[in-house]
Amino acid sequence: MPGGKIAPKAVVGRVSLYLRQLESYQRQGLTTVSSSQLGDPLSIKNAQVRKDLAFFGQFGHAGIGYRIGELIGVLRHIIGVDRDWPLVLVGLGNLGRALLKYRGFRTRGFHIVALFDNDRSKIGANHDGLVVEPIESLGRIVAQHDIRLAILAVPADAAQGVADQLVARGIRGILNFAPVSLLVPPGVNLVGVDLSVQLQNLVYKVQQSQGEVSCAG
Amino acid sequence: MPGGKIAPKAVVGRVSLYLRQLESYQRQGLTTVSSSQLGDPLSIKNAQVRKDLAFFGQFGHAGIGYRIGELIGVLRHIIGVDRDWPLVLVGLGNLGRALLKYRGFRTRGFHIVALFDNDRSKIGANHDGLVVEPIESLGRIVAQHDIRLAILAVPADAAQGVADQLVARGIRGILNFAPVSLLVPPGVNLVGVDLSVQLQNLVYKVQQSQGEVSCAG
DNA sequence: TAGATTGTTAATCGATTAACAATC
DNA sequence: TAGATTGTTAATCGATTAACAATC
Repeated sequence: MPGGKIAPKAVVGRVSLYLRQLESYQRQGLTTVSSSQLGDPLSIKNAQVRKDLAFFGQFGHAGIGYRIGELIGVLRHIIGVDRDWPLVLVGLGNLGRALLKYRGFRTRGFHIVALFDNDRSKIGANHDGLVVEPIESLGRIVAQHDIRLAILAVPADAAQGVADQLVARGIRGILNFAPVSLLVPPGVNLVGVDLSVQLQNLVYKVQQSQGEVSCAG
Repeated sequence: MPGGKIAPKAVVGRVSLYLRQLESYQRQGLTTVSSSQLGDPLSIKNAQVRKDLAFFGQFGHAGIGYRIGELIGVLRHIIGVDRDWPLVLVGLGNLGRALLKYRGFRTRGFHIVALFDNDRSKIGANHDGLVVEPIESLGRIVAQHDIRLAILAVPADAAQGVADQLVARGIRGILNFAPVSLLVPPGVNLVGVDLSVQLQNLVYKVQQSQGEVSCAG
């Protein structure tokens, strides 16, 4: 791939979807796909698929398409999921406990290796074989397992404080479920997943596609 | 607002974030914000904020900024969350049960009024005062409560089948947590939340900001 | 070969940004 | 008034698309 050149933001948002779709085709027993077969279920045009993939290198075969096994390997390497990632989970409320049990993470190489909570009453509790640690143990455990990623599932008003501690202890990426925008220093990466925001976006779409039909314009 | 004119896709993705930020400022006791104050925490430029809001109408006051209470009201109306939305939850695995208990939905006017599952052994169980119904009761309950929205938290391989049933029973918007791309007819709206995809996007960012530094280019 | 499909170009389209007159 | 901040313009930037020669 082009030595370190940075992929356009729009491309980055799609490669994981390509990977997911390819894995689905592989489970179905297919061995090759065309750019149309790959893009259609994702509502992405075939030209877009080819351009996105071409950014990273020449993986296709004219007249054939893409070899699924080959492309899965390439994309996994590009994304960085061709290896296991240990991570910590902070916050053991309803959402945190669900994320801990969520099988989708494990099957994709994400392993939660430690749990943390601010709430004194939750510390020491055992969840699926892991004991909830006080936030003070964060530095030791992060160093011990060389952990770079954290899932943040604490209440909104605690999120920034916890994020600061995560950053101070060496965490380089945070998947944030708290409904707030976090401030982190450069070099620390954030992905925010605000479930209410997603649901609101859905409501907006539903409204548009119904009632709000025509009227003027 | 301009009679039914459709907002650019990019704008739609930001209005819920503006609303969330405004509510946060309101809790802090502020009564006005400038476009910079609103955009900065979200890493959105002030010109962008003004342009986004101006799309829907003139809500700002030169020299002052935006009145928070006023703008919250306007945005809630635009998004469609100035009223309550009943919704159904399908799938009572770990994630489904967590979403049911998630307080963030309730506080924003989203009320889960019925639960469904394919799994015979889960039907009849009581969760937080709601009884899990067989999927066959979907039509009756959707009609009864005039429900338009569904949260889909079933395994990947069941998702499309359930989505088809939801659509057939009149659901117009689906928040899909299953890690598959669903196919739905026009007029039905989808928002997909694939937690593993989000985590993979985070890994990609972390890799970029570290190891992959320079090399050529 | 004939048919299919790539990688890439050039054209279009939409989104972002800086700048500033108008306004309070 | 002086200072702050809007709404909007015009310029830039990036993303999408159609089309097609090259390839298997």
